[in-house]
Amino acid sequence: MGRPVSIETVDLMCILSNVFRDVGYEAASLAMLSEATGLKKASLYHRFPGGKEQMAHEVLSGAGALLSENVLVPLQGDGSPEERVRVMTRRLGEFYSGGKQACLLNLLASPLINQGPFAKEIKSIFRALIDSLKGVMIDAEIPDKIALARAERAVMLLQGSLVLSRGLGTTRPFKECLKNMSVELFGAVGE
Amino acid sequence: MGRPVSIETVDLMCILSNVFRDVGYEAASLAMLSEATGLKKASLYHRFPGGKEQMAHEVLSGAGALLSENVLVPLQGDGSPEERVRVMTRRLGEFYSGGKQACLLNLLASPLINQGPFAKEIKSIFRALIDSLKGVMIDAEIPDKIALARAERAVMLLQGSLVLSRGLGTTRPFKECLKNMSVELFGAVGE
DNA sequence: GTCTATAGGAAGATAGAC
DNA sequence: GTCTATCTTCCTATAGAC
Repeated sequence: MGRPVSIETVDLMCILSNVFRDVGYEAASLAMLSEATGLKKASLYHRFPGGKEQMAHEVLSGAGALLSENVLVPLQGDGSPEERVRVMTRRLGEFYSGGKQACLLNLLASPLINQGPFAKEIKSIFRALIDSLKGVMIDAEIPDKIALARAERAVMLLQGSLVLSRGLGTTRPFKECLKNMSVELFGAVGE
Repeated sequence: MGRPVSIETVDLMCILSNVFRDVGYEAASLAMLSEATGLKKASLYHRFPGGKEQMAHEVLSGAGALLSENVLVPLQGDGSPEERVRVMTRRLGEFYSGGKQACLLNLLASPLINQGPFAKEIKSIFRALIDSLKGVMIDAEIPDKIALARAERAVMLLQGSLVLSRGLGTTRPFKECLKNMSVELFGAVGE
């Protein structure tokens, strides 16, 4: 065994992320973040001099990287477009804990359009997701314009299913959304 | 002219609603609500002894009533199903200020499923909306099961389009969602 | 790099005058 | 019914010891 180490950065970011996803940005107090991570407030400020906003920024970019790794890369990977989408939906299910967790992109977005400290980063993540979905449809020889429209629709359905799941108090809408994803994208049952 | 009157309850609720929709529930402080309404904090507590939570409850039930009046009733009204949906989409556009304002149902919902003080009311509003959409499709002789699935999908698209509009910084997704609503519901272009 | 302690202010909420 | 003034609690953020 090596020297006793303080909390790993990866774990730390994961815990912070979960707090933000469980209560939202505004309701996530430093006291809460401190208790969840086991680090006192002053220690959090040592790692994140910018306070809560910096934490959320780093959590968000971490989530973007995770999405890229687990969702976007598989979409561009090997296998048929249908297979790639199947991988994606599985990963999305994990990403959102089967629909039990809300989406950071929704939680960190300002209610008012084009506002808030995270607007720029959120936009670029949405753009990347739409672009990857469009790409997999292009590979399936779906015309450019239709591919874009369906990609945007898929993202809307994904986000909407998470909202509706929370609204109805059941993860069913999210799960069905994932199940139908292939049809939504390719216009026919995948396999 | 009658006696000088204090702020009308209708206007008051409208202002409170706008604050909640502009910044979200947690970020809406009593100081903010006080300044927006022109009523001092103590006066707000006189009208809403339960404080911010009661305000949000009343705003939410007001929004539910408004939705019922402006969206659900037209859906059950006269005219062909297609016409009724056209009325609905127009009203939805106004309701969400063309996509510039977020949805209270999303903002007041707890990030965690089945939690928070507004979960019950939010659920019943979503249920009513889905039910009305289903009804108009039944009138269009769409089978029960398909009607339900499409109704839920329409609500997902609506909510998702609002999320995506905020995410991309443009109301275009919301506007296109409304434009496509008829096709989503009836499976063909309405007129 | 983590801690205790605390500053300084904003939060929700109430008392009591008018 | 609205106000001023105030209370208490919680918040973000920092100072400084170890």
